[in-house]
Amino acid sequence: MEPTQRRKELLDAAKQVFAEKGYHAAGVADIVERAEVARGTFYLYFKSKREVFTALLDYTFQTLMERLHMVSMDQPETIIRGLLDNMSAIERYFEEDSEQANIIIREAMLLDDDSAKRVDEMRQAVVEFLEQLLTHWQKQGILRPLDPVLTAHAVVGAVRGIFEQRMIHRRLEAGEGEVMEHLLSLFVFGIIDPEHFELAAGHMRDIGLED
Amino acid sequence: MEPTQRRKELLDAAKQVFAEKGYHAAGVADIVERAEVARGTFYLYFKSKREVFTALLDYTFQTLMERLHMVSMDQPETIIRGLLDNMSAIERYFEEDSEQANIIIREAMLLDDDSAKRVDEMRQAVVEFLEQLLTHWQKQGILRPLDPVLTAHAVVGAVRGIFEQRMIHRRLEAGEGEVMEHLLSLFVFGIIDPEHFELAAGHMRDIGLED
Amino acid sequence: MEPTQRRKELLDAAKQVFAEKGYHAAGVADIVERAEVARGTFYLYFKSKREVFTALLDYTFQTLMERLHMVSMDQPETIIRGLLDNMSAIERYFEEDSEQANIIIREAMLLDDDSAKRVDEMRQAVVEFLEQLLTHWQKQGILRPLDPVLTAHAVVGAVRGIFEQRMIHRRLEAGEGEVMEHLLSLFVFGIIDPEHFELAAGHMRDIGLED
Amino acid sequence: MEPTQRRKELLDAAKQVFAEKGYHAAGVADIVERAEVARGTFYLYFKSKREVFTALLDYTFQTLMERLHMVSMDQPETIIRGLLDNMSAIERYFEEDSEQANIIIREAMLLDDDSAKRVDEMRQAVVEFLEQLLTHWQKQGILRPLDPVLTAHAVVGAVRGIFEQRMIHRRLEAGEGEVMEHLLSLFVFGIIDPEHFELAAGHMRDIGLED
DNA sequence: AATGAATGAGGTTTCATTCAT
DNA sequence: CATGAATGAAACCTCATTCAT
Repeated sequence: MEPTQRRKELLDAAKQVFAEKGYHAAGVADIVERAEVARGTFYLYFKSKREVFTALLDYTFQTLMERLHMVSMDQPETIIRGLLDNMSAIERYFEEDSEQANIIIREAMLLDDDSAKRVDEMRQAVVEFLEQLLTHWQKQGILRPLDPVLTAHAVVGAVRGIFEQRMIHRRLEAGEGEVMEHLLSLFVFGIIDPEHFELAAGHMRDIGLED
Repeated sequence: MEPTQRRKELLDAAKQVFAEKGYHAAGVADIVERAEVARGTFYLYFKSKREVFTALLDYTFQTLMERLHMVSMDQPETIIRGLLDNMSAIERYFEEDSEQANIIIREAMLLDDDSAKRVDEMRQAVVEFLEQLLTHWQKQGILRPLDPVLTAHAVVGAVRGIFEQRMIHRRLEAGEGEVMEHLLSLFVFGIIDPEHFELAAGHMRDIGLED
Repeated sequence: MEPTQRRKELLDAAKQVFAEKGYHAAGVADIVERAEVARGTFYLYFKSKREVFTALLDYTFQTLMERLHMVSMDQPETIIRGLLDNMSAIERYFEEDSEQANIIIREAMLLDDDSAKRVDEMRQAVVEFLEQLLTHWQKQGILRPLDPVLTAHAVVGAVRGIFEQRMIHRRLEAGEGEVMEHLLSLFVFGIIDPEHFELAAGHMRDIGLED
Repeated sequence: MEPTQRRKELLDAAKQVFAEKGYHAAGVADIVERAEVARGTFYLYFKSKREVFTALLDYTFQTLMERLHMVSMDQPETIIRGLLDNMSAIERYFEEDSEQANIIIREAMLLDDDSAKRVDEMRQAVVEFLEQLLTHWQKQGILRPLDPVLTAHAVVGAVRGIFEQRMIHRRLEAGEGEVMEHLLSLFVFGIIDPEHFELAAGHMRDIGLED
C-alpha cells in the first residue's frame, strides 16, 4: 500500500482510538488493531505514540487555521458578519470531525508542556484577535468601558464551553447556526455602549439576527 | 499517628503531586515519598490511586458547595450581589487552593467517566441555577429574548476560561475582586433588555460597580 | 529478603547467565529466572540490563585491584618475585571466578565505549607498570635495547592469551603456578641483556625457577 | 548489475558497518543503506545477517591463508626470515583492511560457537606451526627448556595484543616493519639457549635486525 | 498501624525477515 | 533481479498493587 495512504489510515485509527479511550488509556495495540496492521507497521510511520498524537494536533491546528478568514476591521458592518462566519467555521470543523478534534484539544493540555503550549497558542491567537477588535471598537467609543483582554478570554471561554457541551455531551442540540448567533448577540450586547445600542441592533438585523 | 491525620497528609501529598505532574505522570511512589510514609501505608487509607483522586474531587466538591450561598430570587436587588458573592467565593477558594483548581479544571474531565460525571455535576448545578435565574428574569420581562440554557453555559464557560487563565497560566493578574466584577457586568449587560438597562445599571452601582 | 542479599543474588545470576549466553543473547528474563524472582524485582536493583553488566565489571575491577600488591622496584631481587605473585594472583582470581573472567575478557570490549574504556584502563594500568619497570631496568643497563611500551603490550597480550586458553577453552591445563612461571622466564630471558644473563638466572633460581 | 558485483558491494558495506558499530549494533538497515540497495535485495544474496558475517569471516580466513608462505624448517637461517615475513604479511593485510581486522579480532569470538570455532582454528593453525617449530629447535638443542605449546600461545597472544593496540586503538604507531621485528627479537631471545645466543644474534643481523 | 520488598501484567519499541509487486 | 512495505516475535522496562513481617 502507498505509504501516504497507510499513514493516513494510521492517523485516522489513532484519532478514533484517542477519542474513545483518551491518550493514556489508548495503547498502540488499539491503534494497530483498528488500522488492521501489524504492530511494527505503526513504527514505520511514527516514532512513538507521542508522535502520532502530535501529528494529529498539528493537523487539527493547521486545518482550523485554514478555515478561518481574516476579518477586516475597517468596515464595521462586516466585522460582525466575519466573526459569525469564523465561529461557524470552527463549529463546522468540530462537527465534521466530530469528537476527535475535541478530544485532541482536551488531552493535549495535559500531555506535556509542548502540546499544552501548542493548544494555548491557538487560543491565544483567537484571544489576541478579539482583543484587537475590542480595542479598535473601544477607540471608536462604541463600547462600554471594559478590559479587552479579560473580555476576549471570557468570549473564548464561553465559546469553548458551548462547544464542549455540544460536541462531547451532545447537549444544546439546536440547529447549527443558531447557537453561534445566540452567542454572538450575547456578547455584542454585553460589550456595546448603550448609546450605540440601536446601531448594533441594526447590524445584527442586517445579518439576519433578531435582537 | 491518628488515622484521620495520616489520611489527610496523604490527601495533601497526593494533591500536590497531582497538581505538579498531572494524574498520569504522578506515581504512588511520588505521593508516599512526599507524605514520608511507606508505600504500603498508602493502601491502608486508599484502595487505589484512582480512589485518592476521587477523594480529592469529593472534598473539593463539598468545600465548594459549602461556600456557596443560596441566592434568593425574590428580591431582585439582592440577586446581582448574591451572584457576585458566589463567583468571588469560588474564586477565593481556587486562589487559596490552586492545586485543587488545577486538578479539577485540567484533569478530572479526562480521567474516566465517573470523574467526568462528577465534575459535570458541579457544572450542571451552576448552570441550572443560572438557568432558573434567567428564566425568572425572563418571566419578569427584563431580558432580551435569549435561550436560558445556552446563556447559562456561556456564562459558566466564560468564568471557567477566566479561572483557567488565572489559576494555571497566571495570566490576567488583576486584583481578586475586579475580575469577577468585570465578568458580571459583561453578562448583565449582555442579557438585559435595553428598556431595563438603566435599572440594571442602578443595581450595579448599588453594589459598587461602575457601568 | 534483605536487599543487599537480593542484589547479590541477582548479580550472581546475571554473571552466570552472561557467561553462558553472552551479553546479547542473555535476556533479563534469563537472569530473573535463574535468580528465581519476578521480572520487576530485577529493576528494583538495577536500572537496566546494561547497569547490571557494568556493576559486574566494576566489581571485577575492584576485586582484581585489591588482589594486586605493589611491587617495589628498589630491590631488584624482589621484583621478579613480585611480578610472579601478581600474575598468580590474577590467575587465581580468574580460576576462582571463571565466569567473571569470561565476561570481562570476551564481552566488555564490545559492549560500548564506556565498558571498553573500563577494560582498557585495567590493561593500561598493567602496561604502564611494566613499562616503568622496563624503563627502570633499561636505565640500569641490564636490558637489551627494546621499546618498553611495545614490550609491555606484548607481555600483557601473551598473558591474556594464555588466560584465554586456560579459562575459556580449558586448554593448557598445567598446574596453576607452573604456567605463570613459564611465562615469566620466557620474558625475563627475552628482554635481558646477555651480559646479565647469569644474574637473572640467579634471581630466577632464588625464587625456585629453573632456567 | 552483475550478481557477483552486487554481492561484493553488500559484503563491503557489511564489513564497514560491522567495523563501525559492531555486529549487534549494526542492523541490516545500515548495511543496505550503505550499499544503496533495497532491503529485500540483501536477502537475495545472503540468507541472514549471520550469514553475511560468516561470509566475511570466510573471506578473511582465506585471504590470510593465501598470504602466508610456508616456512621451511630445514634451513635454519631461513626460518627467522620466514617468520618475520609471515608476521609482516599478516600485519600488512590487517593494515590494508583494518575493518576486517576489527571484526575478526573483536567480534567473531563472541557471536556464536561456530564463528568462535572458526577463529580459533586460525589461531590453532598458527599455534601448531609455532609449536612444531619450537619442538624442532628444541630437538636441535638450541632452546632453553620450555613448553612449546605454552610458548606458542604466548607468542600468538603477544602478537594479537600488539595488533589490537595498533589496529583498534591506533596506539604503537611505529613504522610498519619495526614493530614486528621488535616482537620477533623479543621472542627469539626469550626462547633461545644462552649457549646459542650468538648464533641467533647472527641470524637476526643477517636479516637486518640489531640485537 | 506500618513497612517496603516483591510482584507481574501490560506497555512501548526494535529489527531480522518475508513477500507481493 | 529488485523493491520496500509489512510483519510479529521478542526484548526491555514501569508501576499500581499485594503481602509477609
